[in-house]
Amino acid sequence: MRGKFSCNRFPDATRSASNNGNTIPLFVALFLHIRYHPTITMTDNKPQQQDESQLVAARRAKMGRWIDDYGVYPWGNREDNLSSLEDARAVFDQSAHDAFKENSENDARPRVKVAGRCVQHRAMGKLTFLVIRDDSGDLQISCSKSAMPIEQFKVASKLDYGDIVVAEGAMGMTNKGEICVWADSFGLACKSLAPPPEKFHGLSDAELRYRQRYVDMYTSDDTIKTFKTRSRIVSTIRSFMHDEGYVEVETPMMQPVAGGAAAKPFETHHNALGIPLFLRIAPELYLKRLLVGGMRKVFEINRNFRNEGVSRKHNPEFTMLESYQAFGDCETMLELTEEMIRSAANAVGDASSMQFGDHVIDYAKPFDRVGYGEVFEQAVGCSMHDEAAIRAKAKELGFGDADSKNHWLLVSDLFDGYAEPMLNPSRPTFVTDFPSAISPLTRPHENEETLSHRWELFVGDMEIANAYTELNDPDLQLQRFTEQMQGADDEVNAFRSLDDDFIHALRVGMPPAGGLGLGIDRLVMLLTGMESIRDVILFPLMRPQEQTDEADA
RNA sequence: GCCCUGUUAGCUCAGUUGGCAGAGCAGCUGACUCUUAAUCAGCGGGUCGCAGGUUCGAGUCCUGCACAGGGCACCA
Repeated sequence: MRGKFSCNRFPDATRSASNNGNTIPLFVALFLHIRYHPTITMTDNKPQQQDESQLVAARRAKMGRWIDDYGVYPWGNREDNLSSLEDARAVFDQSAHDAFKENSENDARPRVKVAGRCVQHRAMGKLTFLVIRDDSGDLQISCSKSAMPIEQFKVASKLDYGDIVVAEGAMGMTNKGEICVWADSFGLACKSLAPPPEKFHGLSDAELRYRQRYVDMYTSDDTIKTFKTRSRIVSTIRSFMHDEGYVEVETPMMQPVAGGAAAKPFETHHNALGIPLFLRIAPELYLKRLLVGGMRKVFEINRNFRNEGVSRKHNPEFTMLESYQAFGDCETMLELTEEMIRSAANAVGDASSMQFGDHVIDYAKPFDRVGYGEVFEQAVGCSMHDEAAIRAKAKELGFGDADSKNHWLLVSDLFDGYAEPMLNPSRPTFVTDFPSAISPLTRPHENEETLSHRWELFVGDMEIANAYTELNDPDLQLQRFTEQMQGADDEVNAFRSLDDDFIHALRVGMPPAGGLGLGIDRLVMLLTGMESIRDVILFPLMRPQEQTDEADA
C-alpha cells in the first residue's frame, strides 16, 4: 500500500462516484482552476481580491503553481491506516534503526503513514525537515530529494506553515538523534490559505485565541491538552456516577418557568405555539419531579444559562452536574462530592498536590468543614443571629440598605463580602448549615429553624458545589416560593413566577432526598490550573466584532 | 453599568520631549543532504482600532465611540 495517496490532480472517478454519484466533469475542474488564480483572473478588477493580504495572495499563487506544475489536488482525500503521531513515534525501533545504519540493504524499520498540520519547516536544499502536529503531539518528517518523486519533494520543500500533509515512510532517526518519519511518499492534504501566527510565540492575544480557537488549538499545544483533560474529567465523573448507580437524564433547557435558582434568565419565543420560553437557569425542579416519578438516583450534566456579566469565573452558559438521591440527605451528597472530586483529580494528576495559581491544593486529604455561622462570626465579629449587631455592622461598612434590607439578606451580603474571602483557598472547604432564609428549597433543621441542611463547597476562592437535604413538604415549599416572590425587587420579580406544577408534584409526594449541584467548568479550572473560565470553555461568549464594511441604509 | 490598562505589518512587539513608521518571525527570490525558533544574501509589506479636536505638524496630547484584558458591581 505504500505510496498510494499522492499527487493525483483530482480524486479518481470511483471515489467521487461513491461520494455523490457523479464524476468530476471538466468544467468543474476548470472552475476550480480559475478560482485558484484570483490575482491573475482579476488583475484589472479592483474589488476584494486586490486588497487581499499579500500573504494570502502568495499562498493562492503557490497553490496554483502546484496544481499546474505538479498536478496536486489541494484538498486531500480519504486516507486509511493513518497512525496518530504519538502512535507512530511509539513504533520507532532502535535496533532496526541501528541495523539500517550499518547496512542500508537491511531495512527492518517499521513503516507508518501519518497526517498533520505543518508547524515547523526547514528546507536545506536537497533535504527538508518539517514538523507536523495532530492532537496527539508533534512528529518530524524528514524529506530527502532522492527518496521520493520530484514533484512531491518540491511540494515538501516549499510547504507553508499551516498546510496539512500526509506522509508515509520508515520510522527512523536523524544524525542528530531526532525520531522522525523518513518519507518516501509525501502529499498535500489541505492547503491553508490563511497566514499563520508567529511560529515561536503563537497566538498570545487572548481575544484572538478565543475568537479563533481553531488557530489557538494548533498553535499552542496547551490548549488541546486542556480540553482533552476536561473531557477526561467529565467522563470520569460520568462513570463515577454510573458506578454509584445514578441514571443519566436530560431535562428541558427551554422552560415556560425558569425556576430552581434566583438568576435572571434569557428569554426566547416559540413561534408555532406563540409562547415565551426561558433558557433554564437550573434543571433542579425537573430532576426532582423524576424522584416523584420513582427514580431513585438521577443526574444530568449539561448547560445552564444565566443572564449575567462575564468574568474570569463566569460565562453566561456554563456546565453543571446536578444529581439527586432518594432517601439521601445533604451528608450523602457531601460524601459523594468529596469522593467524586478526588477521583477526578486522580484521573488527571496527583490528587494530593494540584497546582492552581499560587496554591497547591490537596484533594486526597479529607476536605475541611466549617459552619456558616462560625465563619461568619469570625469574619464579621458578631453572631449572624444578632440582628441589631448585623445592622450596625452593615451600616459601619457602608451598606446603603442596612436599615431596610431583610436581616438574612444582609447576613448573606456580609458573608459573601467578608467571610467567603477568609476561607483558605488552598483547602477544599465545605461550609455547612446555611441560613434557612436564603435557602428556599432546603429542609430546615428540626430543632433550629433558622438553619438549613445545606452546604457549599469552596476551593481556590470559588464556589464549586452546593447541596441540600431537599425540602419535600409541599406546603412549606409553597410558602417559601411565595415569600421569595414578595421579597424580590421588581426587576428580578419580572422573571419569577410560581411553578404550580412543581408544587403539585410535591403533593403527589417526593421521597426525602439529597441533591447536589456542581460547577463543571470551575472544577476543570481547578484541575487544569487555568485561572480563567474562558480557558476551559472552547468557545466562550464574546461580543460580536463590528462589521468593517458597513453598508448603512 | 463603573474604574484601570491595552489596541502600531499576517503574528510577537519597540516607537524618546509632538518632527520622514521600526525590529524579529512569517512572505517573496537565491544558496545549502542532518535541521531543531536552521543559517546566509537580497527584496516587498502600514486605514498606527474608529471618529472628531488641539497644533505649522499627532502613532504620541484632548474628547467621544468600539473591542479586549484585569478589577468592581450583578450572580440567594
